[in-house]
Amino acid sequence: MANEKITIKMVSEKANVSKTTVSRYLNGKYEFMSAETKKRIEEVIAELEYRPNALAQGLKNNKTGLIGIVVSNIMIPEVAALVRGVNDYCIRKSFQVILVETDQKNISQQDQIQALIDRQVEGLILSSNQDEAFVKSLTEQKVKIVLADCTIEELMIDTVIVDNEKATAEMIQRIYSEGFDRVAYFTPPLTTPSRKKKLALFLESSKIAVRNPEQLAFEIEETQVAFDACKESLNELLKKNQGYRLAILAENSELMFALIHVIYSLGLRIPEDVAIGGYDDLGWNKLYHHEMSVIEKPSYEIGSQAAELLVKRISKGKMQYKPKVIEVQPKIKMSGSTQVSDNSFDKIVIRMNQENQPYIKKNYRKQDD
Amino acid sequence: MANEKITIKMVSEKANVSKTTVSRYLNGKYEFMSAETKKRIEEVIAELEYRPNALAQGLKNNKTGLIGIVVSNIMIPEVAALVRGVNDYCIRKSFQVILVETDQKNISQQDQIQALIDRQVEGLILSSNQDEAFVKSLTEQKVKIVLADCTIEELMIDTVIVDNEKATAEMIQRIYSEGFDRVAYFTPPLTTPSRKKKLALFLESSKIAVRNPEQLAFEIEETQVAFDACKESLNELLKKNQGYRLAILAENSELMFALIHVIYSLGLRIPEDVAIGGYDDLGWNKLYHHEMSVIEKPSYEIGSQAAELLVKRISKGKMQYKPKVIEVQPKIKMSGSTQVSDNSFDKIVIRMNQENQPYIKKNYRKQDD
DNA sequence: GTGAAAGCGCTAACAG
DNA sequence: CTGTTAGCGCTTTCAC
Repeated sequence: MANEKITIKMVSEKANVSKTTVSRYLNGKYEFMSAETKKRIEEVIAELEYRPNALAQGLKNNKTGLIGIVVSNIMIPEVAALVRGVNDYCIRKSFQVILVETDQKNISQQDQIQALIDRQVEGLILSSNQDEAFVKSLTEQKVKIVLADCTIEELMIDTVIVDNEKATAEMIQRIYSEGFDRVAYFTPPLTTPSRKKKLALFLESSKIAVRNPEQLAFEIEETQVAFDACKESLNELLKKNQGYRLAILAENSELMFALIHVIYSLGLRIPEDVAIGGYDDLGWNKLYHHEMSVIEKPSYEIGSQAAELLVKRISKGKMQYKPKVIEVQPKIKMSGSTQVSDNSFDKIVIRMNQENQPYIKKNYRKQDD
Repeated sequence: MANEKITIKMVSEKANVSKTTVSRYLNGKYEFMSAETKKRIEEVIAELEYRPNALAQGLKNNKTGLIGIVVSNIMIPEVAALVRGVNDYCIRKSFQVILVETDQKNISQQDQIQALIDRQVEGLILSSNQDEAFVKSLTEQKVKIVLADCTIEELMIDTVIVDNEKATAEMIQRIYSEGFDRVAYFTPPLTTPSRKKKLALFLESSKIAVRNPEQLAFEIEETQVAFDACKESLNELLKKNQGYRLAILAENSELMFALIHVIYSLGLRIPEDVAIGGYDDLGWNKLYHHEMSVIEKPSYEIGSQAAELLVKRISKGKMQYKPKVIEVQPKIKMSGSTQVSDNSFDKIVIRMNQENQPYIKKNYRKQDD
């Protein structure tokens, strides 16, 4: 891009040494030259404002210092946090990051990933769902890959994943111990292993408190207006569970927020009438009137851990080792959305009115399962 | 990264042609070969799964298909939107994007940008405040640069910028015409040209409605707990403007949200007691109980326009033209946070109680300036 | 239609 | 300590 490109050759000529010596200088091999030569090269480089061409270096060394990060959409806050985690780590290790978003229209994500490989990136962090066969073909080409917050069944590969098990159990247990007697679970369609896993965790954790937790699980249709589907399911929940203190756990934050809207739109209060918690905090949380209780996915950490895994694998070169799986722990944040001060708690309970709409009855009497 | 790298040489040998011919094939110059040769090469490439090395191509062609995007922090929603705008456009033009964040610790952003240039990126989109001299030195090196949502005084350079003038005027005018008689302006310290500009726009637009709009402008200290500073200023505002219907315009969305919290924490309602609007929507907006009125920065568009500008300049090569400045228009969204239904409006007005805390008086009587 | 040869800017044997 | 030479993988004259 510079007007007249300064090359190593020009430096060598001006400094009256060979390209080799300049190259040695560039690579810090000062043992191989006199102090005087070193100084001269130094001066010429400064004078000419010479900068080595990373492309040529890369071609020669088979090292580009480039990694690719493949995400669905950078505008999703968790994705942004993950990317930042990756970038922060990479910068410290002198890598730079090429960003690929997979939910673009008109462009095949596989083409984009292939383009990364053609560029000789030294590794890939995948954080959006990928075709298993495709990823497999990549690993067979010895492309170094780390999966960040996604999994590919039957593929042994470096992975950073969230362990929701303990957190889910604890969240549910704490909600119950707050005095709620039903924790319902709302999930989008169970199309991914991760969602199925989360549901399983919910069911398992709920067993200690409720006899048939399956009845408390709602699969919400994946519609544009999640609002409507949520409203329907919520109504059903309320209907079936009149007289109980209800709490909701949402599989993800979007669903949680849809539910929050539904709850408000029904004229119900959080948490007095319905408590709500969920997974992941999109950063909005602190902006609500009271915070929402969430199991917070440590996206930044997932990113930085994934980057670390990748950089390690890259630097190992031929000396490869078995795939590593890192499980990071989410943080549990219990906040106002699931905590009811004692005096207000004793007065509330939801019932349905004639039109099958929820209304609030002031006298609460605890019932058994 | 592949186990055994397939090169153009291997392809040429297997196909019994020269590297030249294969290269011609790769570059679509089919006129220069027989149909038969073409087919043979095609087959060998498929069989070998050959992929050209983009590094080598770039070295030869002086084209990397890479651009750098320099932002402060990808976790800021507007920044993410901008990056997405850039990426979306670039992908369509077969560019890929290297992401640089400038608010990293321990790493000089200039080093990072220099690293991009060393990589022979074909251009740079800068969207975080930069040192003027540094950018100037880059342009002198003929680095192609587009500024996105930031400006550098006295530097003629391609730029995409938001024009807040009309939008600010309209927003303020509409708030007044809703029936509020004071629109106050809250801004962080006036350390940047952009903030000063915005304040100027506020003052100008307010003159038509209020005699001394300066009295309605509050510069909030830049502290970690913006909350406290906001609370203080808000109290002052309320004190000085007892008996008026107040609205607030916040210079940015963080400030707006801090103010929202302050308002709620004082037990006041939005918009009945204090209306509030601001600049930019971080995507949280729709999650509030009622939406906030905002002048929404079209970050995605800024990004895509900047990318377009850059790609155009790149493709022009030597045939350069004068710097272009594109002004994009923000969208005005008027929502519940500044709109009071008539019947509730007539009953409200804030006054201070003995302790100098605001309280709500039910009888409102309009006062003149 | 096709290929030999030179070279993009750099690094690394190898030889002094 | 230093330089000569070859070559990374590709493209492009130029010649046949």
